[in-house]
Amino acid sequence: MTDLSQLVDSHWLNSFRRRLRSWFSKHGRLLPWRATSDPYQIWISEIMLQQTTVTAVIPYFDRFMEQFPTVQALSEAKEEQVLRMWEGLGYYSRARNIHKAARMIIHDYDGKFPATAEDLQNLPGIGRYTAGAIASFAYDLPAPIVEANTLRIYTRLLGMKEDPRSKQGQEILWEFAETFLTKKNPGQLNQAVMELGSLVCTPKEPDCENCPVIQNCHAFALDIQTEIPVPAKKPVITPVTDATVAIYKKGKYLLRRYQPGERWAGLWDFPRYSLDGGWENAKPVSQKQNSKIGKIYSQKQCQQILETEILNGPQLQIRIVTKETEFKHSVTRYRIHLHCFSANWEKGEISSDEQNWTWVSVKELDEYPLTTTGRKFANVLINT
DNA sequence: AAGCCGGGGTA
DNA sequence: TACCCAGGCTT
Repeated sequence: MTDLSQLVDSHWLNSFRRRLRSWFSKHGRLLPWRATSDPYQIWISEIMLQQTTVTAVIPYFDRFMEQFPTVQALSEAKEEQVLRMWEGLGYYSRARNIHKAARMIIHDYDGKFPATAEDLQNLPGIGRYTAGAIASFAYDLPAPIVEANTLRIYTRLLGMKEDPRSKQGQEILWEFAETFLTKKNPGQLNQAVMELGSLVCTPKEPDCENCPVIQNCHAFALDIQTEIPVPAKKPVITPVTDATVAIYKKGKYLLRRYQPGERWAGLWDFPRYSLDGGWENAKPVSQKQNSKIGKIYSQKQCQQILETEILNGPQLQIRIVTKETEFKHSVTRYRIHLHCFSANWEKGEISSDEQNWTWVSVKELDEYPLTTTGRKFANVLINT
């Protein structure tokens, strides 16, 4: 097993840091939100970046800051507005959590942004990594971080063969991440490792010839850099089939809000149902069949199920008009085939005190946070 | 420890 | 297509 004390001495550490800083001063890119040390901006950007790419985040970040420039502004917003700004970014609990956390900062912390990794981690949505990132980037505290880039660099650097996701692997990584930091400018060191991981020490074909710390790399010395870190276990994919319907009534469409505990909680969508009797009942496929979609359903079957669901749920009578389009998309371990229909309302009313079903005009659709497929479907409807 | 949560970029 | 991404939370 990897033994840090055996691999890492002060000479090795110092040369590693020196080479890293030197490289970073020449090649490090300055991300937009790094121009400031505003902990609020660092916080939002770090949450957005969780399991997301920098390119995907940038436009979201700009829009978000325009809409909610301060913690105060964010705390005063409605959750629905925050979700609207998050729409399309995925992992929506992140949006719900920053909203909750903003309110905690204003109401429980007297408006003072937590300034240590320990305090930061008490906020919802902030784990060990994000706390360390904010502490080191915004406050320049020697707080360790381990995320995808640092994990890859550290495992390779140390020639770690154990699974970095295991408890033991995590302990080694976090210990090294902490040991590696200096009291002087630790934030820059953290940033430098992430940049190196992103630009040079890439997952598939690491550019070892141009790596500034090649002389520190145990994996390179053993020529096992492409075998480290050991890949995560592949999830088993389950194909499912859904149907959704845009019910039209006097210039408006019917929307439903997903409930807490449901997938996409807090977002709105056209009423949508599983054709397989629920995703949890669908059977996974072997990895070779990952590209396969679920069972095929006839248009008649889709119509039947939609009409029945709408009658049993919101208790409306509808008449399917036509099939508008279909989408294929994925949600975590599910590969989804979604059939989209339009229908006319015929009979029945939504109760006036119903909070989670509502009729929305085309114009108002823009203000509701929709799921990605909901938005795509809405655009199809608007453009036809 | 394992499962869950999204969506898009990329080679 | 398969793999990857500035993870956190729940079970």
